[in-house]
Amino acid sequence: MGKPNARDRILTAAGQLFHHQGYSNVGINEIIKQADTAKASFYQHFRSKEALCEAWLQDVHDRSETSRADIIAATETSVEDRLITYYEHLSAFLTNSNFRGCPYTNTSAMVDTECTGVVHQIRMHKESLREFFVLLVQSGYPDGDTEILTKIGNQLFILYSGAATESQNLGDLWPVESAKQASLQLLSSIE
Amino acid sequence: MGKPNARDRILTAAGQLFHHQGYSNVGINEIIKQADTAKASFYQHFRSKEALCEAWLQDVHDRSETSRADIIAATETSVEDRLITYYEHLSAFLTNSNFRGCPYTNTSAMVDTECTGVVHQIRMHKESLREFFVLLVQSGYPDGDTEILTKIGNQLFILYSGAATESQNLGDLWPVESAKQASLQLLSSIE
DNA sequence: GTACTACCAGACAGACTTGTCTGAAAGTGA
DNA sequence: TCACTTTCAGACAAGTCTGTCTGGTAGTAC
Repeated sequence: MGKPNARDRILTAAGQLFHHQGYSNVGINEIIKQADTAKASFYQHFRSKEALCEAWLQDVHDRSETSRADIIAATETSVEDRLITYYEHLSAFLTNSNFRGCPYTNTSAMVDTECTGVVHQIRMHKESLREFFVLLVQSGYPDGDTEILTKIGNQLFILYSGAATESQNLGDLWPVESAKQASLQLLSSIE
Repeated sequence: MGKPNARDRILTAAGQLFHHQGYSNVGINEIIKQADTAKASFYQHFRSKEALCEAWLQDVHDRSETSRADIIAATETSVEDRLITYYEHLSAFLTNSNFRGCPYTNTSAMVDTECTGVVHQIRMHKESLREFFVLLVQSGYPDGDTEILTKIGNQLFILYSGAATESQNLGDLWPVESAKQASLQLLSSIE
């Protein structure tokens, strides 16, 4: 139960600050103060602020990946119910973070294309999220036409993204509910 | 064909820079350099950088508002065709701006809730965009149930937002096409 | 002991930030 | 010509930023 090592403390602090204030609005000094560590320790573990950003996004990705894998694996539950569960996760996440939205999308708005590492991290995550929705749909319709199921999966991905984005913009949960309903409607059109 | 006045030059320059680099990543000095004006002139027209941001968003809103009013008014064209037209606008806008996405959503990611003026501007715009989709749907189904038409309009709004967001994240237009198809599918479910 | 690693405190450089201020030039209307 | 407004150039204050560097402490392995 002791203090985690400096690297983990930095990653945790940076995660909170980046998410709540945005990458560009957080400085190294603020991060090391929150992490209760020294600047020299920071640069011992991370080449630069940008490298920290990459590590943070990687960390978030790894966590969310396992949570999605669980949902894909729960084939004893219907696609619809698993989708609803996933939207409940989103709801809780947004409420919990004061409607700060998707860390990847927010970061994408702040870095330019020269930050290739960060941009790559964002695209990897988004592609993986898209694939999750496709797999989810496929798992519910094993005999369905792959092309159609992929199309619907892509659409669910966009609805999910729009829900997170507009919940953040409006500071309200209704877009989440709305996107969930639309997703169910699109799913019901498969047969 | 002479030089526009300083205020307009500043607004134009700031618009480009804010959109392409993001509000937090653009400084006053860069703006006045691009606008070919002096710092004193800047502060004669704008109280602060934040006030400039508000003025910029207001400006973008006014322009897009009239373009949407035209689409609502074109009742001789079907809802589906007008929706497709609007998605073509989005496509062109994203291509044109190197996939920099929605200025409002991007700005929302960079300012915190204390910037009440900016946050208000963002919410006003988003609410007006939501209303556009509702009015569009209603214009095509004058005898439809208002509650259902509003629900569908809200869903189209979220799809549109998700398309812009993920196009930016992935640097690709496929989400726009995908959202358009999903919108048409949801519309077709009305009767 | 000795070597090694992890960590810490914080000064410092050099460049950047927003916003204020001084003082002057250019254009306009009467 | 006189008065007025707009614009200009840029110094300046007071603070921020990232990243480097020096010098030191604590704990561990052998």
